[in-house]
Amino acid sequence: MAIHNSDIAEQFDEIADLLEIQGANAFRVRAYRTGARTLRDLPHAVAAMVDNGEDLTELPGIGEDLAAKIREVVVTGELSQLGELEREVPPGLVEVLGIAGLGPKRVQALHRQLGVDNLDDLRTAAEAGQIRTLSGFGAKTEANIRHELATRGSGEKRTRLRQAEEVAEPLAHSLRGVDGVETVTIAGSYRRRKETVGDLDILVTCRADSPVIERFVNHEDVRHVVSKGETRSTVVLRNSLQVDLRVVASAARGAALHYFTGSKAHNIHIRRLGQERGLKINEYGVFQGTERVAGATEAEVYARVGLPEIPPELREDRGEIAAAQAGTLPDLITTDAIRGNLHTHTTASDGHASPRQMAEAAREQGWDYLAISDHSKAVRVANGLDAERLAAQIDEIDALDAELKDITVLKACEVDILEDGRLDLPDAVLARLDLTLGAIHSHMSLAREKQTARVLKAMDNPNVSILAHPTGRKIGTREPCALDMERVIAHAAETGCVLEVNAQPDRLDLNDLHCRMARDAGVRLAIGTDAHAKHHFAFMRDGVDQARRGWVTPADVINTLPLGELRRTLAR
DNA sequence: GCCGTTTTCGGCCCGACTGTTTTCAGTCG
Repeated sequence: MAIHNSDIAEQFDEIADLLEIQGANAFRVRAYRTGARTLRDLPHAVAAMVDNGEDLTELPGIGEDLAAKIREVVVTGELSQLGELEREVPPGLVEVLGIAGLGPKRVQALHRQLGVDNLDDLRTAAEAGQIRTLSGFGAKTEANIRHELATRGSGEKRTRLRQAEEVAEPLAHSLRGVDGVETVTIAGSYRRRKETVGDLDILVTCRADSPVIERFVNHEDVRHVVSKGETRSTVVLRNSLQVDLRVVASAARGAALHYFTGSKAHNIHIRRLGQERGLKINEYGVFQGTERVAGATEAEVYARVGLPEIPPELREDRGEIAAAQAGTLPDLITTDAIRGNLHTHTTASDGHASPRQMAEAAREQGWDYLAISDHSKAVRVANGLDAERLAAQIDEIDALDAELKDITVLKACEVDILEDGRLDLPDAVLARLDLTLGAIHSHMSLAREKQTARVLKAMDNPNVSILAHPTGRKIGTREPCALDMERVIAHAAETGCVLEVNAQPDRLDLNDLHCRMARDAGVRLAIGTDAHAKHHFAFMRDGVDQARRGWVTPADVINTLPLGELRRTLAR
């Protein structure tokens, strides 16, 4: 069985958890977590590197030891160290470690002194009032543990960026109205435009006497105040989203914004660069000795370590710092560069507006062209078009296009890729279209080899201009189908088939890493809203954000092209 | 456990808040 990078990463993370509970050296624990992250970020299978005899220690954060462990997993399918650790440490303690407020030291104390092996034991001990008797614990700690146990959801939950935005923007807006507040910025993974956020990080600059923290913890959406100090506070909102507020003086805004935007890995890397130059970097500024030498803007902070400002979307420590040093940071795509939308639906299938309404709305967006791409007949629930209905729609769109000024309506179809890789409509009718999007909507759970072969075969059909939402994932609800994306991307590079970055907020498919892989392979992308209604055109921004996280430039995206060039590109 | 333009040993980003203890350890981001 093929070993995926994520399989090994999970084992490294579990080792890190168990070592932490054992009280191992914190830097050793960190090394396993760094190794896990390296594997998750890797754009190709580490198993293939092992098979080819490549040197794994070339990978960042992978030394001789972890390289040997990766080889062990790839060759034997198992990691003996993990098995040994699981015999030494009750695995149930990993969940106990997940309780907020409990770290390795306390988990160890609970285990040794009260025999706590899992969450059930913890609950029993808390209810019996035993925890408060331990040294270093008290009544409040015990009450907090009981509260955590009572309110704990099912594991770690992340919120889709769009959903977070619905809460975050009004909250930020209300803070802007507080007396003495100068700026309010939502930082963290939200600012990096990550597809999901674990919590919200809000940075405020204000006068020293501003009551902003008081107003924050008393906001109507706040359910629970976790902590509240002079310069920071953490709350949980009624919708269970955690929000961290940080207050600094405006002279430190840049340094604080950098610190609070992250990612953690990026920050650590930047601070290390500072150290090498004899500088200390924290959220208050860049310091040479006790003198603050920068901090008002992020650009200043970067300049002090010899770098141009790095866009937030790239701050993941995935090579952006080396690129900044080399002067090769990508000129990231923006929504302004988008000239049209190549994936939309109408009432002919499962959309909510007519082609004319969609086209007029697209014109209002300032776009030059819009492709009407309804489903094909295999998607019965969406009232997909058969060849006859599509032929009629082609005539209808020709007439509409002739009539409308300042917008070109393109004839398209989101044609189903059948289980065997053939298309749902005959080539003869597809040949009449300006473009065809091939997509999978059924048989999502085929085995990897079969699924990959199916998609590659569809890409071989020259009528398929774009492979739409390639992996079929829905964030938080449906896993991507088993697809060898390395081969799909390589095939796209060979055939000239374009890959879609589907901009629906719950799809964002390709994801950021796939965007980066495609870009690096010279594959062209299309950012499509998959709009089923006019207001879905707003999703274009979500798709652009995802593409930016994938280092994508305007030149990588076909719907930045003027119409004439677009047509030439689509003719495979 | 990783890593190296002060290196193969001795470092490893840096600070806020809480609770318990009375000067600070533990946890978190």
